[in-house]
Amino acid sequence: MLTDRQLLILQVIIDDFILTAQPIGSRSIAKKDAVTFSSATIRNEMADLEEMGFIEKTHSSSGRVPSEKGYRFYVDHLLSPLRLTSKEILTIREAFDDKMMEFERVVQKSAGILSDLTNYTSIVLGPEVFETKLKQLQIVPLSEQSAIAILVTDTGHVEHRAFNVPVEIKGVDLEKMVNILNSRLEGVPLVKLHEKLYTEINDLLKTHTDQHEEAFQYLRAALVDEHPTKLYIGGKTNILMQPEFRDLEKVRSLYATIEQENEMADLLRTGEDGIQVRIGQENPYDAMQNCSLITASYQLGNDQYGTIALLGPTRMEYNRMFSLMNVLSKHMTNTFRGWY
Amino acid sequence: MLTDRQLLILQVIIDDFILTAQPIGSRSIAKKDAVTFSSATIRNEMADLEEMGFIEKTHSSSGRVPSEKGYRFYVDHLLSPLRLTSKEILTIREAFDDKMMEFERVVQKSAGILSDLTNYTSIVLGPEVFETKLKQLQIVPLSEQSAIAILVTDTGHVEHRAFNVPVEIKGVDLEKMVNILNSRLEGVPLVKLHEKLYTEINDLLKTHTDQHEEAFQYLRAALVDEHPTKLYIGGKTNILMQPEFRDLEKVRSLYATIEQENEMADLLRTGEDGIQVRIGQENPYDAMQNCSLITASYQLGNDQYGTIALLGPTRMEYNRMFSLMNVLSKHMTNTFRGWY
DNA sequence: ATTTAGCACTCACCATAAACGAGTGCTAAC
DNA sequence: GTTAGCACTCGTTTATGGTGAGTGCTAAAT
Repeated sequence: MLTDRQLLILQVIIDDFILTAQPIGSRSIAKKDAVTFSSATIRNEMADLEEMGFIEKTHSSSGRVPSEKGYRFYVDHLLSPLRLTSKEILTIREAFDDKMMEFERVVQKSAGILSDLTNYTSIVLGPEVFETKLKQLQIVPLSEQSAIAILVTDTGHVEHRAFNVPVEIKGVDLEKMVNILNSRLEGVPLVKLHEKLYTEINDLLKTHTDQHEEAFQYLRAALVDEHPTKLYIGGKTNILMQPEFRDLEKVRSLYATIEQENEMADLLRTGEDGIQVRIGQENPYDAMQNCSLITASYQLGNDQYGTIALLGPTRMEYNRMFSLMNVLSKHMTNTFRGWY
Repeated sequence: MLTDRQLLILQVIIDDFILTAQPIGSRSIAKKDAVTFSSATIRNEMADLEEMGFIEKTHSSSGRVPSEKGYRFYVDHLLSPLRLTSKEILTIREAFDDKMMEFERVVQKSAGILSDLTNYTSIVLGPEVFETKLKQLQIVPLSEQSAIAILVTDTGHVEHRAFNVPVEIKGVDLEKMVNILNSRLEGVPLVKLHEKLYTEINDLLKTHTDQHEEAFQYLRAALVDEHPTKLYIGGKTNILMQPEFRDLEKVRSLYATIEQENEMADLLRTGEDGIQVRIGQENPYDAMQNCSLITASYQLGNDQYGTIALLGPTRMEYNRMFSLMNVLSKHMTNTFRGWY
């Protein structure tokens, strides 16, 4: 177990290092007001802390730097909640002031704010789009041979897809079919759409002529495509400003990792409720060795959850990040509350 | 005027420099097969070329580097058309193989291909969205208090906007109103929508009760919002791989410039037909001093034009870029042909 | 039994200097 | 007009020594 003095020293080291990104020496610790003992004592304690694995040296005669274990301990036990500045609070409040009604807009804006306020990179994951249900289907004919299928979900999400209309098919037929589909498919989860379409197709074919089949094929192709889980990334280039990413090779490999949308989505999805931190090696990807990933969940409607995440160097202002993400995810949840 | 020998030397210098990013010395030129004269002769010629402003030294005893004037001359007179590799052609063809019906998709994909094939940053500007005309307006009620307004243009572009429905307004009324609006507004250019709505509103108010006004206000707010000219950027981080952008400060300021969507859109819009190059100082922004911007136009329908652009260091493989953008813009135009 | 002062030692960092070499310009010979 | 030869320039690399922030250890002080 750590003594109070060791806790204090560890805290000072990490707080300082987060601020300066420089190894912390015993003398600079001794200068702090809260520290009443001498640098020699601190050196002894630091040697112990190092032995226990909380801090490291960059070379044999350097100051100390937090290890990942140190950060982990810091996040778990030493984190003093930080009050946001009124400016920060104001920024967030203002952003949510003007009534945004679309999910995309809210998420986009949230990602933007988060990356702006933190100078890190923010990633927001929407809720499982598969869970959402079809609200309405619409076809807008553009010309004789082309039309747009528009799909609206109960969450207000809109997808659209243009498709070719075979010449044999008349607009009226198309309209009729859309009406039938709408009456049968409203409330069907998107993930079941494909299956449902296949079972319904039989009914349709029975009651209508065969030319419907072809139109149906087109429609199906247009609708059942992919519904990718979208990632919203903000402040991608903020990473460049972090001194730990001077090495362009690191930046490049990190970008490559982030851009694998599916992998990143999986990574974010695993989060439970509340705020989660993954530090350095706790992240599954090599490129994220020097990074910490903070995730928080927000609620959309009654039973859908999305994730908002922040990616930065392990040397992060954890307490500020926690407060910010806390406030922001609450704002998001609030905004979404009562939408559906 | 330049002699043949000077032309040859200039060509070799620029070709080589584009490849290596290193200053070119007289000896390395003399080693080329096409060069029959000695390094001393080359030195004399280079002194002349420098005096004429086509090449520069980085310091008094360094090899030569193309000046902007040199690049300009190269692009205007020395560009040997390059045949694309079959791999490149294949990549492009495959991308356009699967039938894409949406403008966004095509543009997105084109930007992606271009940046992948070139390792530069691609920017695609859509045609003036203001020119497009309203095709149809649709309202999809989500709940008692909310609905989504969907706007479809004659180019197949879809925009949507959620809005609150005041409780006093019934769904039927809303529907009626949409019908009226649709009958009056089909074919109206988006840019005129705002104005038109104001003139039409009187008619509506005359023939209907006052509760329509409120709904109308909401609808108007939902529809007439901004229709920003969207920029599609691909391979933004490719810039990092160029040796001339080792300096992070430059990268940052370049990013800042690119992200000013309106300014960039204006920059791209000025292009005439065909392929245009702006080299270094010819670009209006400081951050683009070391950059070249190649723009090509594509056609959308009969009278609308968009721009596809490539941003890289002045030291660009111009001939390959020309070929690529030529092929790509043709593919885009082809894809769009007959859509509208 | 802690704590602390003192000291030798380490090592990154920073200048300064020397050696190197790729390149030039100029001159004189071809 | 062309080219070989050579002195000269200057960025780059390597070597060298000094500086200072930092450590660990020991012995004295509390």
